[in-house]
Amino acid sequence: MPTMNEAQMKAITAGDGPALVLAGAGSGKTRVIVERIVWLIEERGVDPRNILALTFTNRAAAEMKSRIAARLGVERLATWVGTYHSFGLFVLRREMERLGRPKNFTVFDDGDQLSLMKRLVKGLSAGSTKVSPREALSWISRLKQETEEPGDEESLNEEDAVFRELWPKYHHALEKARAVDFDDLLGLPAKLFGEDDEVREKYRRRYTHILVDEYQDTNRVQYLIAKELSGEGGNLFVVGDEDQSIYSWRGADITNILDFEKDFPGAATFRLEQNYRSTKAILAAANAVVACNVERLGKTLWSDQEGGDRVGYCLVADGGAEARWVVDTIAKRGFEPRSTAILYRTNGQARAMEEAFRRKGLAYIVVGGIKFFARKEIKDLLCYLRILINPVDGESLRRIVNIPPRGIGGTTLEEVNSISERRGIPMLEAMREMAEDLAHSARARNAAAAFVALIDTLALKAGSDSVESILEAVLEATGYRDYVQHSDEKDFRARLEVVDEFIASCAEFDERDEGGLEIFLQDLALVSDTEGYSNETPAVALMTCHSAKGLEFDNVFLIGMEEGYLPHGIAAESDEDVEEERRLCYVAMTRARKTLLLSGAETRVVFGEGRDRTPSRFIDEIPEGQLEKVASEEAATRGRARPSAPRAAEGELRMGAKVRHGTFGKGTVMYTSGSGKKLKVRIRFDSGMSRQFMVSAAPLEILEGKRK
DNA sequence: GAGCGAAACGAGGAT
DNA sequence: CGTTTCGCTC
Repeated sequence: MPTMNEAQMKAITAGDGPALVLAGAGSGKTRVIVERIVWLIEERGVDPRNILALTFTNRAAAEMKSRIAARLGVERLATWVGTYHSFGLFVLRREMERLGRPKNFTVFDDGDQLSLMKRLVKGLSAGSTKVSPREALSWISRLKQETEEPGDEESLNEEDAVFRELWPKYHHALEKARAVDFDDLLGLPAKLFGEDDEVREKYRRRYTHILVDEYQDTNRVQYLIAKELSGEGGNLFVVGDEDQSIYSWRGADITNILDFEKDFPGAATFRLEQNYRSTKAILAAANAVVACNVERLGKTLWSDQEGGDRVGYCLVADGGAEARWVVDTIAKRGFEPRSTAILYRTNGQARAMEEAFRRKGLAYIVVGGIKFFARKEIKDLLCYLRILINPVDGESLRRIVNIPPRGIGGTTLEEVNSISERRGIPMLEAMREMAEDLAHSARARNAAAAFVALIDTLALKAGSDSVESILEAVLEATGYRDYVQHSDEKDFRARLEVVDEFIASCAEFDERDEGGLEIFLQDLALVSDTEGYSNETPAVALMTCHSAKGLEFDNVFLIGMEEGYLPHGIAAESDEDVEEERRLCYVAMTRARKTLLLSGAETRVVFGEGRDRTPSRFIDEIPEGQLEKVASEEAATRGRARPSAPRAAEGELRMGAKVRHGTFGKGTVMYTSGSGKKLKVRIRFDSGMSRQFMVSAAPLEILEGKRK
């Protein structure tokens, strides 16, 4: 990849004081941060430990880390490079006691927040307006990210009144469980830096140089953290692109980047408008779309990469046809899987794609979506582990107190809750009292006593052992494996597999980190599922447009170019929201290096029924000369018999082919039987086990041995 | 309190 | 269409 010239790079990276780099898509903005850090260390002699680099995703942090380390030629980097949230957690662990709270707090992820809020909404008085727990959470979260608290002004909106009623209940529950949510990870440190001079000075001395990536995505709290730490005229170096601001729904405040020069007087501003990633054809189309936005500073990216195809657009019959068109095109044009991506607006769109990939026997990987640690089995076990570290975490207790079933149902639990509220003691202690109190039934007392004894026994282990062995003890003492095995006949193997995977990740943590269970649990809340993916993965990547930010691919399919998806239906009403959808479209389009193919369907099954669809307005915004209408083969031969997809798979799944099964791992095809939809294969797995599968139903991925 | 089948309900993006 | 909640019976 061509890069910006030395002189230009020097001008940007060699400097003191605050600086803003407005860097367009594909202009090499990560490199700017890397070079600035290298310059600080090598030319300025800044101690690497005094530098703090903040990103938004772990993936971006990992990439930045390895690039800096490579440039410096060191094995271990002393510079703190990580996400804003992990930095917040890092600060909280050290300073929690200053806030008058113990260190063994629980970090609640979105799932924890949701179940808590569901309960609170249910508990509202009967006359209250019905509100959705999700909306209540985002209302609260928005205020917290803007560092505000609900005021007492008379609100005209009934919903807001309910949200305001939920606010103290929610925070009381968090405090009672000794838990913090995602927003607290930033909000509490920001509060400390703002109010405690001693703490602020300590961190200012420690981090003399601060760098922020994707500055357009920062919210108010993140802005405050950067400002407090960098101090007057401090060394704050931020990089961002207002055209790629796609996280306003998460609290990102675009004025942070727009007002940077005002907030940090004397700031140097640089603009990077040359794109080194995409062809002229792709960039022209993407520019045309984003140029339709009114609210922008207006910068025009250019590329000197001639050649390449015009951007393609294929209008297909329905969702199934779209998926087949994608996989057929990949096969026909010989796109290399590792440098090909399918991007979509909503996670639900992945399903049809996955099916098409499986049928075709093409390797794919879905990035993001349902998180591994959010799966039921993992969540159950996590909640056990949390209680061992933080025995007052009643929210986690609620989840697992009757898993596996041990005779503590809703009625008993409510009784425990009322003891807990009445006496002002944690749930676990309430259960201890219940077990002793003859006023309760013998059945309830015995069940409560057994649970308390179970937790007490496990808690003894939790202090000293490795995470893996504590987890094994939990599995053993609770009989969790038996529970999984007997609770659901159908997919218990896959679920046991999930448990084993979790054990493996605990063991991995034990090897890597000395922190023990407390650290393990707190870190886990910040782990996202997109981290496992890199461009090295030999598979076509399927992900949302949001997840694709920061990545690039030779070939990009942007599917579902229809009103309702992109722009999303929920955003259609406000111009502001449509502009963000347009930026999202721009982000997705500019992921492509060589080929960009768009698609949309005429009809699609939504909510169980077929509906007519309208092509996205963003398609119309691309000048006609820059868009090539392509027809799917299917449309061209419509009416004629189409060779069925399983036949294609049959040819590829011949004897000796190496495959990977979603549950059992790698194996070799021993023989095939049947044909078409009934095609069966017997596979011997590397573990020695052999099994037979229906190709049409099994999660098989062909690794090698495809038809020559 | 547990287990089952029926009914109702719910899909935006994610650190 | 897939998942969660409801409501009944044991």
